[in-house]
Amino acid sequence: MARYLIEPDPGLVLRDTNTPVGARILAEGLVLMSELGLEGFTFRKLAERAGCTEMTVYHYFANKHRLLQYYDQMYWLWLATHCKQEGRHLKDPMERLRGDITAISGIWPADAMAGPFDPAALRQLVVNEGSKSFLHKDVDADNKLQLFKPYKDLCGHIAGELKACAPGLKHARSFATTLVDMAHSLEFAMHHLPALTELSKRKDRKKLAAFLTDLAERYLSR
Amino acid sequence: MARYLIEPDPGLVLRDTNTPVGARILAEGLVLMSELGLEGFTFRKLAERAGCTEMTVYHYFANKHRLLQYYDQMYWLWLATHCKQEGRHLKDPMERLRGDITAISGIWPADAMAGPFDPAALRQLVVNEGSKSFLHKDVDADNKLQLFKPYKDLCGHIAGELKACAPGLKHARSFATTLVDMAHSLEFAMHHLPALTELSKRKDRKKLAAFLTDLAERYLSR
DNA sequence: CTCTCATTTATAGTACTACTATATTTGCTG
DNA sequence: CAGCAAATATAGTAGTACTATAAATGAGAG
Repeated sequence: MARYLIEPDPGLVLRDTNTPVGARILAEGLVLMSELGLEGFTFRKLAERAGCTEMTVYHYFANKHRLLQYYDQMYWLWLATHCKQEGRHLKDPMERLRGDITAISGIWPADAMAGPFDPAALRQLVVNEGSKSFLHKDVDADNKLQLFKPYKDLCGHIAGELKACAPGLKHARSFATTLVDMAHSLEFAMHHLPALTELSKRKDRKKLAAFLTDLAERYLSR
Repeated sequence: MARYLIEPDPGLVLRDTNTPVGARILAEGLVLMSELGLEGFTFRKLAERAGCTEMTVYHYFANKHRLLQYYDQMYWLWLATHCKQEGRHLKDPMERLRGDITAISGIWPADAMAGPFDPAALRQLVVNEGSKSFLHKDVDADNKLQLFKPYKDLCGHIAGELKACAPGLKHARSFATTLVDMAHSLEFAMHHLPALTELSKRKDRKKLAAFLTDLAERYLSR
């Protein structure tokens, strides 16, 4: 299992997190934000959990939204890197696409690690809170700061594979976004709004990947 | 143009809004929440705008999330009613489906009204803030209160039309959710994250409807 | 081995949010 | 015009999301 070097945009962070306290803040922050949700999560609570003061946390991150965006970037960067890596030794673009869909559905080698984080923990946070990274009044400013680049890059990569499968395709990006979006949206539905999907919590991500793969095959088939 | 009777779940509201103040709160709340986003929106600001006291607002709604959920229900109830109504005189299920897709893309008769609200204003709010109705730690409790029923009903209705087009279809609900979800998600992307889609702000919703219709036709074509 | 400088802490404070509580006034209804 | 719900006025609480500043700590350089 290859470990990739993943570094979110340094603009997200106020100071290098590669310190004992910095690492604890990142590790405990992920757990706590997942536990409490972005609204219930505060730097005060994180400081308590990480064994430092609130001020120290503020020295690393300007606010909790930036911390969420950090995890978000970490997740999408890792996922895109993983997709590209896995696709490297596959000649058939359709096979690469299938591999990508498996990955965006949350199916990875058991020992996968996104830098210091368990990607499954990152994914859970991103499924539940990730869209709050951009669903706010400063989207456009944040977008100018390139904060959503990793997400766009993944969608762009998948759009590229789609084009490789069907060179004349008109809406590769819109459809790539559809696949990535629904991988998360349907996972949320499976757990909280089961009436929205035939997929069940039990049967897991394989069924999700199967639905998305089928969708892609039908979309490409003419 | 038929006007439908639309009543969100009375459990969302603490007292009948059919009063001069209640109506002002609802009307100004929609504008203000759209302007400020859910995070920047407060009952204090709404009271000022509606010419009443903060306490009066609290007499009508327990908190701002409930008010958002009220608009959300209003939107989905109206949209589902509209879809069903328009489909009534169409015999071909494929034509009904195309009509539904046009509607979820935000294309309606110019004089459409959702009760006292302009559905275009509701849609803008729901595109930008709607998912905060369920993206929080109380989803499961809110779901038990049936707060998401109107949304599920619309997806269920579209799933029904899909089944009418292709009786053997296995994932009608997942695909219906995909259509409804992406109608909003791509509209947000068009305005704020244009790299995610070929659709442009300018060329509008017709292109969005065309993409979704094409997606549905391909999905159903085998 | 101690000086230095960045990191971390301690302490304090501000403006605002999201309410709750209660007493009083207003205005329609029978 | 009595009664009652709706609306207001006023006050207060606990917490959030920071900012500010000075003091303590500790690792690395000379």
